[in-house]
Amino acid sequence: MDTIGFEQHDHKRCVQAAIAAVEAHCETHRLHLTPVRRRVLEILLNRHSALGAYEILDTLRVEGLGSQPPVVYRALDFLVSHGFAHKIERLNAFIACTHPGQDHTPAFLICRRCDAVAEAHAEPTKGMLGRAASDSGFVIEQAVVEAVGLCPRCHEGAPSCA
Amino acid sequence: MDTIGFEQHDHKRCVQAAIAAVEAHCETHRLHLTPVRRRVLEILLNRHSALGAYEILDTLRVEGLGSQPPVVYRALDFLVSHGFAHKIERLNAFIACTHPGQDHTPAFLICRRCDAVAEAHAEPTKGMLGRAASDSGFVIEQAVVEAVGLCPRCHEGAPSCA
DNA sequence: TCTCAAATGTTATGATATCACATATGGAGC
DNA sequence: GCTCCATATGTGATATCATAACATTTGAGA
Ligand SMILES: [Zn+2]
Ligand SMILES: [Zn+2]
Ligand SMILES: [Zn+2]
Ligand SMILES: [Zn+2]
Repeated sequence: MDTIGFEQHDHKRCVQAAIAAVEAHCETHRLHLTPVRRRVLEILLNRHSALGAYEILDTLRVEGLGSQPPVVYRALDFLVSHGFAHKIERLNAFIACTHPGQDHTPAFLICRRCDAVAEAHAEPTKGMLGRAASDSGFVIEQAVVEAVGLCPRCHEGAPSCA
Repeated sequence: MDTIGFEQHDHKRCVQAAIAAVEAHCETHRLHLTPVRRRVLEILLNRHSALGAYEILDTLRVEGLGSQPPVVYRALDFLVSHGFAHKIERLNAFIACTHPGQDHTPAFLICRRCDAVAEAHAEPTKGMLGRAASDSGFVIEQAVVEAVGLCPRCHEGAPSCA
């Protein structure tokens, strides 16, 4: 569950570990992981693909945790601003972070066929982009790096993806 | 007008050259640069920041070139799909390409203060992202690279940006 | 207990994007 | 010229994503 997320893994364990990590981080930093926020994080963790805000809201509504858009957007704001989840700009959707609590710049590999999303690390200040920025005097504060393509499974097997 | 767009430049010449390059490319490739498409390109070229689809539509409406969203979205689809313009996912906005007709992966430097946008080149298959992708068997087809920060002017002068 | 900040509930609205179907427009073949 | 057909456009309706505004609740600390 470290950098790339296309392999099979013990998902139940993966979710539990992530929740525990977020709980610990909230404890340490005096953050409130309220029921709605926690549930949204769980919903995101249960899938390794990205979820739209309104899809999450559908689940919350069924469970009686909220029925209006601001509920889910506020929970997502909390999770994203503290690095527990990320927004995939390309999909207008959200995904749980695989390194919660660690300061990092995420990069995403998005399968256009099965919608799986893997989180990797990016180093925006290096490479061509970093050089272009420093050459021109631009100061990078934040970066969106999202690659679209085919995941290992969808690339190999022609018919369909698991 | 090559890689970074924060410097001063002869803007009129810049627009004319870009239009000419697109015209030439359309001529060569049997593409129809119709009045609406051409006008949308001009509108984008006249600004070096990104424009929302509905902002462009406002201009078209005044000029009698179209009043409904599909008009501008279809023109933008044409321009983007042929590489004459790019979508900035982070801003849900569009910008004219600074290397029209050339096959390239754009990367953007977006000033969060004055909204200036510069286009640079990215090489998504290199660097950490490329390594993560090839390690896992992911095949990158397309990439979104957008850095947010402060442009040279906004970084230096505290008060405001030209 | 009082006070205040943080969080939530709720209504309405704004912003972005697409669907569906009708109507031109213009070139290829006859 | 005319027919056929692909491409492009016109237009109304609707889908999708996100926030504003304000009332209410909750809970920690003075
Ligand atoms: Zn992350
Ligand atoms: Zn796949
Ligand atoms: Zn470009
Ligand atoms: Zn600036």
